[in-house]
Amino acid sequence: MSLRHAVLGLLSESPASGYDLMKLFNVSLANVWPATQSQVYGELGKLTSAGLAEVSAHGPRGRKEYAITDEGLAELRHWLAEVPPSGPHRDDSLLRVFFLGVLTPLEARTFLLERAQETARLHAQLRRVDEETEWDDDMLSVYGRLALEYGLRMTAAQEEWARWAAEEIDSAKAREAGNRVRNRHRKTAAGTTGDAPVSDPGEAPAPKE
Amino acid sequence: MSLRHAVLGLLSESPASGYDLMKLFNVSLANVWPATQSQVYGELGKLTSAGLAEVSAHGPRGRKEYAITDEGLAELRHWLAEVPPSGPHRDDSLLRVFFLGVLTPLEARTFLLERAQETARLHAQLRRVDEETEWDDDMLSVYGRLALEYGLRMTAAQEEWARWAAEEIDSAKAREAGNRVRNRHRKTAAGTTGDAPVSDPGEAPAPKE
DNA sequence: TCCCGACGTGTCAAGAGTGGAATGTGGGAG
DNA sequence: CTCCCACATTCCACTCTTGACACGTCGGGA
Repeated sequence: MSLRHAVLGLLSESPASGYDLMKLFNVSLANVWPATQSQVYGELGKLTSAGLAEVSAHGPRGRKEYAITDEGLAELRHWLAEVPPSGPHRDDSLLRVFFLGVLTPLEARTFLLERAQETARLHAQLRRVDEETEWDDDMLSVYGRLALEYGLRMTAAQEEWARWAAEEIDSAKAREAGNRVRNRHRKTAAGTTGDAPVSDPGEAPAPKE
Repeated sequence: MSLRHAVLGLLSESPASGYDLMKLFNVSLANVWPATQSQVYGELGKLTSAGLAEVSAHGPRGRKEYAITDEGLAELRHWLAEVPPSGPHRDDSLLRVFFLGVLTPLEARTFLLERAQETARLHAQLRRVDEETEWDDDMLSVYGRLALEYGLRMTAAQEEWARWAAEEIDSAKAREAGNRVRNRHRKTAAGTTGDAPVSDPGEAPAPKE
């Protein structure tokens, strides 16, 4: 339900056409809230119907420039200040981590190290943006820099985690090898370790909204 | 497209009914890949049609227990090892950061500190899970612990960032106040500093995949 | 005995999001 | 002057996700 607010937010900075908005999405929100043409134009229509935006000017090729209305600005403010952000969402990469057990430890390790490299690449890219931008004291600079710093910290933490996790697999493998040896030695006792129905959930107990 | 793989992953550990899977989703994948009944049952149907899973047993109340097939396991492995994870996704909270400029600095600061508290809460919760769980050396424990540690690190970094950002707003506000004073003092010179059309996009230039 | 709560399956409508394609106009490079 | 590209909008068909609703059955406690 937040595409609406992304559009309102961009309109709050300056009026724009659907085409303009697409460009803005691609350069500024691409990593945070990607959107497609169909979505943006559709949303502009809905926004206009709802009275949150209006056509403020007509241009050359059927261009319609949209501007945010007072009502729209109020909605944006309300969303920002009073609507609680939704919790953590789907994470493709993390989902894989849960099932890494179906791969060999070596493959799992490779996967994690690839993740680390990928995140490092992203981190470096953000660093470049940070360095190449002149940061003013105006609103956009202050908050844009905040968002960038967020990306910087998250990618750094992710890379560290991935490297740590790769090592962790190595040591688990080592430990298990040790166990195997130990088990072989007491093989006479109760068969295999028993198929205790592996039921450990392993991850956070659904915060239940 | 990954719900399919989440289901396959769970089935790879042990056969289960749709009902069982729902429980598994709620306790183990809730924070990583939430799913609803309709989705799970629907996916089981598709999986069966596609030959990636099959009904392995019938139980009391029309219960159908599904098991992963060799083909399904191959698909799961392929996904894990060879399909590149998709990049960063939509982030509600971060989107707001971009538009924090429409609020007063005070409101923005409050928003960030609330975020910090919320993340801290989540972090503490994960810590509890970590402490209350006995970690073995089996697959599930090793990889579950990896995922948990990921959550731990991300929430910690997020909280730190939010607190840092709140302070940052304070100092920007202070700097701006300073500028205002300075401007007032050289008001005799070339009028106001001029309304240079604030156009800095502010954030990362779409990595383009 | 009866009835409730857990088990268990299924369908539907509506809203997001994806990806592509059709259509047309205006201005500037050559 | 012409042609091409950037500008600009709109529609479509599809999948994914959400949230409800509808249905039926087994087991055990009052």
